[in-house]
Amino acid sequence: MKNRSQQIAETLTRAILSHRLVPGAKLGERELAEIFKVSRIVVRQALIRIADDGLVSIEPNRGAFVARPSLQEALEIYDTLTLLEQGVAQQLADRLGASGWAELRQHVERQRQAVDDENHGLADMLGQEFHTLFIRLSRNRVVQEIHAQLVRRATLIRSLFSSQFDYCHLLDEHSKVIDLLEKGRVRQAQKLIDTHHHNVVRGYIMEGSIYEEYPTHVALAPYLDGRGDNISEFSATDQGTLAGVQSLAKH
Amino acid sequence: MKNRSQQIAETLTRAILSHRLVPGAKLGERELAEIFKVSRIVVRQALIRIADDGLVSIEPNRGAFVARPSLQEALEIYDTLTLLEQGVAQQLADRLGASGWAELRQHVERQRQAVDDENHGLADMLGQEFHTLFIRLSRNRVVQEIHAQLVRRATLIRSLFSSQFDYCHLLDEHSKVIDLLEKGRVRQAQKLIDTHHHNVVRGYIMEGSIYEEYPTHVALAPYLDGRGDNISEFSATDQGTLAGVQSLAKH
DNA sequence: CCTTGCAAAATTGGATACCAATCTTAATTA
DNA sequence: TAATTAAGATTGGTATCCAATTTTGCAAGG
Repeated sequence: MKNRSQQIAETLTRAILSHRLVPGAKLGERELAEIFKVSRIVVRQALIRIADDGLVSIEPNRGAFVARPSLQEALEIYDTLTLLEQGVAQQLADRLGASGWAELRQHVERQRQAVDDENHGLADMLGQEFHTLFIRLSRNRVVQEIHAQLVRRATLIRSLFSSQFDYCHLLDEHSKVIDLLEKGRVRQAQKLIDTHHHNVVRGYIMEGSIYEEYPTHVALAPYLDGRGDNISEFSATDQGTLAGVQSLAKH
Repeated sequence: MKNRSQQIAETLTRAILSHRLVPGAKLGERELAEIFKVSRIVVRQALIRIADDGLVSIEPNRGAFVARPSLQEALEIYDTLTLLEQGVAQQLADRLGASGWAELRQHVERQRQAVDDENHGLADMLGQEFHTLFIRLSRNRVVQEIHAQLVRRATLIRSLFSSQFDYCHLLDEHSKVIDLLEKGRVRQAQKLIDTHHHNVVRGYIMEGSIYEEYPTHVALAPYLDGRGDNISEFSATDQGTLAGVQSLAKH
């Protein structure tokens, strides 16, 4: 078991990434300290950690808030993801072995299965995970960490926008990228990665946020007792759970 | 004026990047608290910040140490720098205006001047800065921040290895990259960026560290009074300054 | 009714003192 | 000499307190 402040940082990160804490929400030290039953200092340390990660912005003498990335920043983040994945694409085309390609195809197949089953939540998760797997195959931990951080920030951005887009289309693009790369057609694959991310962004920009804003203690309640590891990060509107804790969390 | 812990984090970062605090050096909370005349908590917050940056590693219940990247990690960092710069190279070739190319050439010219004047310190600094300028022209702050962090980690790595290499050769490579990109020969430019970084790494790997290890309070002494902004980050063996403060810093 | 000004309350940033758990060191013993 | 144990230091964390800043609530005035 790690530092208390690391645990809290991870919990807050999960809460933010599952859209339970929406951008702009105030993260008061005293409030969080009471919620986690910990001293303010530990909370501050946790906030510093996630602020460095870009999920929280700390404004001097005003406190910490869930970050609300500008459209400019959102575009830059997706541009950077594109850049990283294009670079890794080149590397994979140069030196990925047969088992690697197999792993990628297997992953796409799993997602296709989820789409067929109309399991939107799982399909969405696997769709994100594809990119992570793709990067992992570069066998470069530094790139992995940077990419993971960008994915977190991108997930935060999704709190701000609607997320209705054509899974099948994106799925086909994943599949196409693998085909192109394995055949050594790096240039085309990179171009496709670019348009792929543009498609994702276009899917977001359409409309405003769809996530309702909970009070902080309500948003965090499901994570509190027993570590809360089993909470789905991909279905935030779990009204049953929320109603259950609302009375407890009142004060 | 910012947070005290941010100031301290920046000071420590400068001390590490200027090789005054060498990899492996213990950064005790109590010791630093006394040196900066601040409470341990502020020091801990500062350490958390630079740990997230990769310059310091915090080992639970053992304390913080200046990070000592493995050879593997060092190679990964340079690979990642290569990847980023190759990606930005493509972008610049696509959309950089005339003034941008001029800025790059002007920078190279300044470094060439420094080399001619045998001003090794300045030439070294400008050599590093070229890459930063290159990235900045992408106009993507996210990429800029990631790149800046990688440059910091690369600078830390230089604490571990000798840094004798052929400035003129690297300088010519910078110049060549500009030429290739402006002519749209992106592929060749990217290849050159790759070999360029390999050349840098090869320069390092040759021999072991050349930086001597100071006691922490001696290493930090020059930064303490009056913000210490005017300290050269590129000539660590400033024995005069060191001798001057050694008596003061004794207790 | 809306805005402005100001005092009160709340919040952050930090200091200090204290404690438990863990790690390091040193001494002691086999 | 090697292993064990005891003492000392260091980290991680709590509680309490304080100054500075920010936010809020309210009253006065247009």
